[in-house]
Amino acid sequence: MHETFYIAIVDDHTMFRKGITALINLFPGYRVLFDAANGKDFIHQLKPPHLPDIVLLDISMPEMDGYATADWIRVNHPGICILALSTMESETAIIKMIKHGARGYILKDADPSELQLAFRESLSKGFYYNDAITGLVLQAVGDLFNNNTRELAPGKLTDRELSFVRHACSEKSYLQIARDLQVSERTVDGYRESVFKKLKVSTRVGMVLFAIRTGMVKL
Amino acid sequence: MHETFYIAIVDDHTMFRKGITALINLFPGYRVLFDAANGKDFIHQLKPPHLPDIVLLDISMPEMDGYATADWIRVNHPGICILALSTMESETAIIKMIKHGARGYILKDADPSELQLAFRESLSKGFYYNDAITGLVLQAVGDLFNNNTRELAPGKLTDRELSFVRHACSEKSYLQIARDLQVSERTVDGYRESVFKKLKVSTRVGMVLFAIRTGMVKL
DNA sequence: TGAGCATCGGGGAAAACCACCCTGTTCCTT
DNA sequence: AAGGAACAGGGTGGTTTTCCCCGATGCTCA
Repeated sequence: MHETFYIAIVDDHTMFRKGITALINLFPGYRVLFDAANGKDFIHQLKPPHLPDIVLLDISMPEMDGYATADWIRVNHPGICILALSTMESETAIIKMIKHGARGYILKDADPSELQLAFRESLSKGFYYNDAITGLVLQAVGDLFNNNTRELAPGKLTDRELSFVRHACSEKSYLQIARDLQVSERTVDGYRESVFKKLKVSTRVGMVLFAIRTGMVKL
Repeated sequence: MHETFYIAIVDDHTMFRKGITALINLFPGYRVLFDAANGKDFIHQLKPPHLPDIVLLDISMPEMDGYATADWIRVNHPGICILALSTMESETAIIKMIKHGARGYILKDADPSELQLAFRESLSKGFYYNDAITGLVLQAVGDLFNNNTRELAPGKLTDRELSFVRHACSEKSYLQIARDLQVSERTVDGYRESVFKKLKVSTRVGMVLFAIRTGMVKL
């Protein structure tokens, strides 16, 4: 008697989602439990205790992207194996996804047999990485040993930081923001640094996107 | 006894291709004859007189894109029904594909049932267009009659510019975007400059805010 | 008595921004 | 048929802004 493993698929393109679903249902020993258009949809459709063994997670999605969804899964259902599925071959995307807890990274133009292999490997060994990206994985692992700030604290912002963020959601330069807030350029630089750390972003655009997604600023 | 219609799929993403294949093979009365990664691959795999009734054609592909492939099919096998399959919702892409002989245009995030409907309609009526797209088709036809040169939209972005903007709504640097879009850093710099002018913004943050406010990119 | 917050500063690398330059193609108008 | 937009793609060189270290002071609160 063979055990059946359950898969969930999260991707914003319906056609791709349904296609992959049909494909996976042809794999012996695997069934698609459900599919979702984004992270929010996924969370909404999750009905414990019927959890998927593996989540196939696209990175770029509206509403709630792959990184945010991976965070949520890691916190709320650490037993679920996260496999990232993306067209992007960019190092940063891969490393970022690994840092967010993905156990594997599969390119959308890989062969379906690789997908099946990824299922097997990640369930038995706990991870699956393509030869092409193993190097990147090792580098990311190194980073985790060095400066791992793995607390995913919400990171509440202070009043000053909040008003800084609101000013930053504009075309103003940091120098202009400093003048508006009646503080020095260095002080604003300090706001930036602490906000980046708290929101876990690395660029001003990332901060703006975060602020809008979470409703910190209204448009 | 029902007749069986044969489908060919042309798309550069293997995973999507194989997924759609599995999906279509579940449709009663339809079989996937073969799938190809691009136009050249498609031509190479064609073995007359075993021709597909319908070709599902992606637009953006390496080697030989959707437009070129459509041209070739129209010239060499006019009997084959071409259905465009794309993520792009841009007017120009749709109109251009229609001009190249596509009998229908289906978005990748449409429901599979729409795909099945498109098969039925295009085989019986000779064409299939979504309600949302019919308007564009009519407008395109209208333009052919009265030389309508209205540029009602203030800053209409091209396809490349649009995908640039979408990539820019992230923490990626312009260099990374250049690599993702497979163009040089200078070219991306050109996109930036023309988009800034068209949207009347002066910084990347301004562009991101504009894109979100107008729904150019969804969050 | 640290921890966290607010405020400043220098220096430097990277990214973003800008201004001109060039090649082609396609499509439309004259 | 010729010209001119508009488009995709690439290039040099330069300024400004962002980003990220290294500090520092003083204040409050538990």
